[in-house]
Amino acid sequence: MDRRQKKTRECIFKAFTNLLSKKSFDKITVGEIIEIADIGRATFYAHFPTKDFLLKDLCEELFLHLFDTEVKPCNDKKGVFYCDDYGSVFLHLFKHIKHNDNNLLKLLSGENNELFFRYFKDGVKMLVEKHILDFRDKKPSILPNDFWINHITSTFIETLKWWIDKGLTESPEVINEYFFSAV
Amino acid sequence: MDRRQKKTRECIFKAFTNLLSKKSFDKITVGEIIEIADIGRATFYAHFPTKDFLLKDLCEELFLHLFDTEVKPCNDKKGVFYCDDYGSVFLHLFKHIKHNDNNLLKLLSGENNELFFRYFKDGVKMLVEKHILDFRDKKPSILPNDFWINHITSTFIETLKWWIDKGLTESPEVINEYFFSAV
DNA sequence: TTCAATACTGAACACTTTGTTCGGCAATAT
DNA sequence: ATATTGCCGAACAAAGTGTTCAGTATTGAA
Repeated sequence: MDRRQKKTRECIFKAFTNLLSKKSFDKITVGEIIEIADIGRATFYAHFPTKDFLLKDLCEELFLHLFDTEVKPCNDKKGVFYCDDYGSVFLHLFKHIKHNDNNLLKLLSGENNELFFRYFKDGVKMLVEKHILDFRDKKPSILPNDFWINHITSTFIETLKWWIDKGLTESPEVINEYFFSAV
Repeated sequence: MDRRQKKTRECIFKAFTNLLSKKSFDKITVGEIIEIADIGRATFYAHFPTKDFLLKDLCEELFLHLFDTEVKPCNDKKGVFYCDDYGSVFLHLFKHIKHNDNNLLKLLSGENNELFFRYFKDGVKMLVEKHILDFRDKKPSILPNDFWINHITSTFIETLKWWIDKGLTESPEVINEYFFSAV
């Protein structure tokens, strides 16, 4: 890929992330993005057909890799997250959040959350489905499978939100316990 | 209140509700609302300073009464909901949804949900706090109180969403069991 | 080094949406 | 009957969106 393209794309992401940490998605204008990114208007639209696609691409870039490497331990810093050890997959995730590589944290808090979490939830759901066995024994037999999966996923997300809202006061280990206790 | 005001306000709500059942909040324009409501532009802004306030007022009108009457049985059709019997408060709510007075259901499904549910959740949370005793014995002792309340509330909301997404296939009683089993 | 392909610039453009203003008209309460 | 109040509707400025295009600069490859 052309060096210029990569550079421009990065600038846009950076500006966008920056803005997302300050105001909600629908208050952000293309004008602001290109001003901070310091690029021409036409350039922006050459990269992204619309603001929504920018968000989509950003989420994919951030989350896809996160959830890909999440299923196995890793000791290297590659892509978005640094992983230094391995417990449960979910503890792993909590640690990542706390570690706050990139400013994922900023993005997940504040008012930006809704759109963001919609993408995030998809990833978590995949993860839950992969690790459904960890929860199988806890499941009340009445519940349909997809209800159960959705419940675990939602509980994870809500636990995360609660944690972030409180300013990540608790340790990842404690939050992980909360999560497993609740579910 | 002036008869005209009430009428206009109703027209706006009706048009807005109508639109909300078809497209998401931020795709709806004031232009569309006033066209369907068949009122002048200036009139709209005489009633609501902005589209967000319209949503807020609509939610208050719908939910406030719902959650007010929700704490006690009622046999009359007053305000938004018709109540024909009484089980747990939450079963009560599920029944209301299924009964679908007003088109609350339309509003809760589709893409409109996020902003809507934010208001809805506040009401549910109040309810949960009032009826926290129903869940006290189930609570793992590790969990902080506010975590527990938030968890129950979220589980209710997510159960509801799951139910609606599936087209309300199950009966309110079954869903209520799911909810209590999960939590 | 050369050069064709490609990406960026920046300004102008049409279009949509927002929220305001105001003179005139109609409904309302008393 | 009349003063008050709400509605009309058209016009308006301001802001945002997405497009276009001619000109310029960078790039990767021969």
